Amino acid sequence: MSEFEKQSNEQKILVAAEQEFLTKGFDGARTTSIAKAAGVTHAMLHYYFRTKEQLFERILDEKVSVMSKVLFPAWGDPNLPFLNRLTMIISAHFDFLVENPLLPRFLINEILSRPERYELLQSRISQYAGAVFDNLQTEITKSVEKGEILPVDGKMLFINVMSLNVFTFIAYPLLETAMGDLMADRERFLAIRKAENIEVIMSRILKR
Amino acid sequence: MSEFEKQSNEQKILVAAEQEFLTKGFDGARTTSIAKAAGVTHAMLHYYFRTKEQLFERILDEKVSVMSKVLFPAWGDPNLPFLNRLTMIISAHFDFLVENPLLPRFLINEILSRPERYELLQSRISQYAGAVFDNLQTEITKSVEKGEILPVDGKMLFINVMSLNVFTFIAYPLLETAMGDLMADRERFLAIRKAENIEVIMSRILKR
DNA sequence: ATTTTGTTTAACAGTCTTGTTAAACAATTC
DNA sequence: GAATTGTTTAACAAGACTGTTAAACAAAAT
Repeated sequence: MSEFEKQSNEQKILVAAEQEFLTKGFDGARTTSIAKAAGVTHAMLHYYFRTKEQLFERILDEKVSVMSKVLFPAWGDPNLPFLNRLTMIISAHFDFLVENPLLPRFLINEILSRPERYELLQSRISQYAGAVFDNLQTEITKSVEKGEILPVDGKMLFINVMSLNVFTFIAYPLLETAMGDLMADRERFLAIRKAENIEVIMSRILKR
Repeated sequence: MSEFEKQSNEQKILVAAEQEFLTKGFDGARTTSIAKAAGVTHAMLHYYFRTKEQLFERILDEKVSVMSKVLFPAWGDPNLPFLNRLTMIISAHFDFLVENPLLPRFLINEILSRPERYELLQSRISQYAGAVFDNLQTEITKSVEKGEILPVDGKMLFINVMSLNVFTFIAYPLLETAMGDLMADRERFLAIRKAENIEVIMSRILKR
């Protein structure tokens, strides 16, 4: 048994599991369905991952990790002007969501539905979160002092950005249903949304 | 058997089902669990509602209906100035979510997870949606002509409002985890959020 | 009082789903 | 090449869950 094929089976299961869990959630996912999609018997799936729960946690953990790894570094170069940095992180966050459109709904659902999973998130973000918020507030204060922007609470600004960026993807199919014409061209719609989100945030903080 | 108690059983099942479906979703919900919470045997549940699917659809339908009924009228008095009307609908929408905090996640999940349910939403909103968007755009145009606001696309503005209001409730427990202190007092946090959302929308459209 | 109608219970059937196991098989090591 | 280790298959066990049914029971109608 070659090393390639050994990995390949595990990999095929992981790929199929990711698809299944992201689209159907833990409760909706079926290990038999995952095994079938991966082209292995369902006994194989249990051989590699023991239980559905363990397989799920592997996926969830990877996804939380991906999110943290991509988003915290996106906070960008501390030497750039605040407004540039802010624009860049909104943009980076939005682009990340374009590449991972199913992720927000998955994380919100699967973490919220089981309070015991809160700590997974807590442990992954609390190390960064405090520092990020502190840094954000410091930057805001400095920028306010320079007379560039209005005083705002960093956490509120953060929630604003998250709301605008994330909602687009969580509700995408609903929006498509409600306003078909506007969204006929996905690429175009997303480009407009991204620009709009940046515009909204800038309007909120720029001096009038 | 009195009319009261007859209704009471059906009612108890509906109340328990609403709780179960809203917190766990269709896949996570268990008819035995609903029956237990309602204090009836699970055969009773099937006697009244035949299948889990039918019971679920009763709840889903009622929730979609509640949302439509509350939100479209909230569009308010056409004689008021546009900015007042807009403020009022953002506020009414937010207040509605305070009373129904589980609803957005439920609707997004359960409708999105089964494309065959799109048409339920479609049929419920399409009759209003077109008219609402037309009216909104007309009002915007008039207000722009009066020199009150900047020109914006009505649908984009609509998405902005939805994003800001809905996200707060979809992600509430996650936000609590990430920024505990700010959210210690729920009432206070929600009041601040509501004001912030109105402020964000106003900043976006008011002339500078 | 008897029949009819509607409600409730308890037991059960059938299916789906997760997880296990024994045995076959392949690869690697000694 | 024999033994050991790891992989795969097929069959099965156990339980959970939905949904059914027959019979008991209660209420209302005749």
